Amino acid sequence: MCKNCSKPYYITTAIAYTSGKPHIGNTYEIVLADSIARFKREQGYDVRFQTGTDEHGQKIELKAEAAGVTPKNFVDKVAGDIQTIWDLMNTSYDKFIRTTDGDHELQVQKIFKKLYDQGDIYKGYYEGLYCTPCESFFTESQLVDGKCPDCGGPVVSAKEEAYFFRMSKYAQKLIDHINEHPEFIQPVSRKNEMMNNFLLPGLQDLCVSRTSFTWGIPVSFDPKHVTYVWLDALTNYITGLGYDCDGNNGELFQKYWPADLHLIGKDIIRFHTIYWPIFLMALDIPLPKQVFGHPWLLQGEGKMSKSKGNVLYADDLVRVFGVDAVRYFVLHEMPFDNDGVISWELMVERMNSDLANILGNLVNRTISMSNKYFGGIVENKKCADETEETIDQDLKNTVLAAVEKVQEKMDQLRVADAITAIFEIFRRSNKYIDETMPWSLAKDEAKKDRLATVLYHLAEAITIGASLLESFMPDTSRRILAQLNVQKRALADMSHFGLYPSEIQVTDKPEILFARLDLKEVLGKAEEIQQAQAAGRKEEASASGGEPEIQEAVIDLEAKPEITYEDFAKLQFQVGEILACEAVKKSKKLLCSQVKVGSQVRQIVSGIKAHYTPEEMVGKKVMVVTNLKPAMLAGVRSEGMLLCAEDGDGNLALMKPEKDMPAGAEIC
RNA sequence: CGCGGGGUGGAGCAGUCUGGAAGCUCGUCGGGCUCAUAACCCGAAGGUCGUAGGUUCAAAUCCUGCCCCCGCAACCA
Repeated sequence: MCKNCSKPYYITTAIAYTSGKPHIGNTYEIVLADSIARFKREQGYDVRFQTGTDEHGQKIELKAEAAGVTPKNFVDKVAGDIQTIWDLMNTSYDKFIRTTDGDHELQVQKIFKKLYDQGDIYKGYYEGLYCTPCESFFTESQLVDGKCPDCGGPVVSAKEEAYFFRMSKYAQKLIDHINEHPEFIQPVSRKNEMMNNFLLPGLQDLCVSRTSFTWGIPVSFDPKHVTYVWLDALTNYITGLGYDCDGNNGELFQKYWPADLHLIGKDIIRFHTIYWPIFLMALDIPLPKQVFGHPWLLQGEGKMSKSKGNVLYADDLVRVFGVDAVRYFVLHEMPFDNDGVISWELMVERMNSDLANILGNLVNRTISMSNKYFGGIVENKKCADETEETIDQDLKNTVLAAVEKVQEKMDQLRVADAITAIFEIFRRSNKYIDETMPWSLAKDEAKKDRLATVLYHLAEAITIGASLLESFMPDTSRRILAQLNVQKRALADMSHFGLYPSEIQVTDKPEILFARLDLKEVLGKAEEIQQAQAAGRKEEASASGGEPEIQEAVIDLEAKPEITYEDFAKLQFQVGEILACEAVKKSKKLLCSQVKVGSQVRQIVSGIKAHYTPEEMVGKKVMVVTNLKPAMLAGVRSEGMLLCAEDGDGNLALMKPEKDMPAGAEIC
C-alpha cells in the first residue's frame, strides 16, 4: 500500500570545517537537508541523515597554536559549537560524524593502504617552488616577482615527498557514468562545468598526503605523512555508516549505501562529482545517486566579513526572529540555482507578511471564531447550497492541488517552491473567509449549520497545511496542530479533504504564532549585534558610569611580535609627492602613482582604487616606505608603498604630514 | 582573451534548457470587510525583460558583438 515504506534514503550534508563558527550561509545547508530528510520520512522512506565536521589540516593546527590550545581541544570546542547550532535549528540528523572519530581514522588508514597496495596511490614528489621560512609550496603563478607571496623571501625549487592518487585511470569510466546518469549532478548546469573544465581536458593526479603538518590522519605505513584533506573528508559518508575496508561492513552500510543525496555547496561540487566517485570506483563501491550543489546565501548589504561585523549567525537571528522564522527564511528565500539574498529588511518583511499576517493571523482568526460562535467545537454539518458548494469546492481543490504540488516540488529538491505551494493553502483559506463571511452567517440563526461547515473547512485546510509544514517548520506545525487539537495528518491521508474529526474542541486560548516586528526595532538589534561582533565580543568593562559619548568603533588588532630598534631602523619612511596617477589596466584595485621623493621619481602601485580616484591622488604629499624591495603587481613594477590607515570597515586614509613638508623629508 | 554567476515594473525573485499573449511575493494607490496579530479580500498603476544587431510568421527565451554588476582567482608593497 505504501510504495515507499521502509525504502532506505540516505542524505548527507558536507561536513563543516572546524576553523570557526559557522555563519548563516553554512547553517542554510543543514536546514535545507533537514527539510528534505523530514519530508522523505513523511513520504514513508526509512531515512538516514548524516552531518558532521571536518577537523584536520594545517589551518586548524595553526589556529589552535595561535589560541594556545592543542588541535584536539580546538576542534572539540568548535565541533561542539557547530553541533549546538545544528541542534538550535532543530535539525533531525541521525549521525554527527567527526573526522577525528577513532573508527573514521582507522578506516581512512585502511583505505589509504588498500589503494596504495592496489596501485591507485603511488609515492611521488610534490614539485614546486618552496619558501623555507613559510614552509609552503607555491606555483609559478602564485609568486610575486619571483618571490614568496607571503614573506617576499626567496623560493627554491623543491620536492616534497607525497602520495598521489592516479585519477586518470578512472576518468573515462566517470565520464561515461555522468553521461549515462544525467541526474547525477544537480543542477544540470553544473554538469557541463565539470565536464568541460576538468574531465574532458584530462584529470591531474591528486595529492593525497602531506608532510608539512602533522594534524591529520597518519599514513599507517609511512607515518611522516598525514592524509590530505579529500581522502580524509569525503570518506566520512561511508565510514559514518560503518563501512569496513576489509569487507565486514556494518548493517547500516549495507542498508543505506549508495547515498541517495549528497547535499553540498556549489563550491565543492568538483570534489564530490569527480574525486569522490573515483575514490569509490577504486574501492569498488557503488556511486551515490545524486549530488546537489546548492547556491549560496549572500548578505544583502555587501559581502559578509568579520571585520565589518556584519556576519549573520544563526543564533543571533534566532534570538530576534525565532527558530522557525529563520528556517522559513533561508528555505524560502533560496532559489534553486541562483544565489539568494539575506538581509534584516527582507527577513522582517517575510516575517510580517507571510508568517504573521497570512499564516499566524489565519490560525488565530479561525480559532477565535470557533470559540466565539460554537464554544470551540468544530463540527462538519456538511451544509452548503449550490453557490456555497462552488466556493467550498474551490477551496478543496486548491488544498488538494497544493498537496500534489508540494510532493512534486520536493521530488525535484525545489524546497522554496514547495513552501510557496503550502502557503497557497493559507492564502486561499484567508480568501475563503472573505467569501463566506462567517460573521455575517453568525447573525442569522438559520445559517448556523452553514457557519459550522465553513469553520470546519477552515480547520481542515489548516490541518493539512500545518501538517505539510512539519518538514520545514516543525515547531510551528506542532503548535498549530495542538491549537486545533488534532494529530498531524499523514501525507498518505492527504488525498481526501475532510478527515478532520468532527466535533473537536479547539483551544480556547489561541496563541500568537508570530508577532509582527517593527523594522526599526529590528535594525536597532542588528546594530547591537554588529557592534558586539566588532568589539570582538569583549566584555565592556566600563559598561556602567560615564557619559555616553559619540562612539568611535573599537579596533583591536592581533598584536605582532615585539621588534627591536634595529628592526625598526631598517625601515625607511619619507614624504613623497604624487605627481601623476592612473589606474592600472586589467586590475580592479590598483592605482599606479608617480611619486617624487627627493630628486627621484618612483613608481608605486597601491591597492586603493576603491577609495581614491587617480585625479584626487595627484598633488598629495604622503608617507612612503622607500626601501621596500620592488615588486611586480599586475604586471606593473612598484617601488615602494604608500601608507594608509584602515578602519574596521576597510576604509582607507592616506597618511599625510601634519604640516607641509618637502618631498623627500625623512620620517623618523 | 583567467574561471564562473547575473542584469525581467520601486524591492526580492520565477519564467530562458523544450521560442507563441510578461508571472509571483512585497511595496504604492483606490475600494471592500470587521472574525482576526491595524491583520484579511478585491481592483489599479508601474516593465520597449542591460544594450546593439541577427535568425524566425513569432524572441525575455535561439545566435553574435558590446556595456554593467557579483563571487573566486590574481595582483591588496
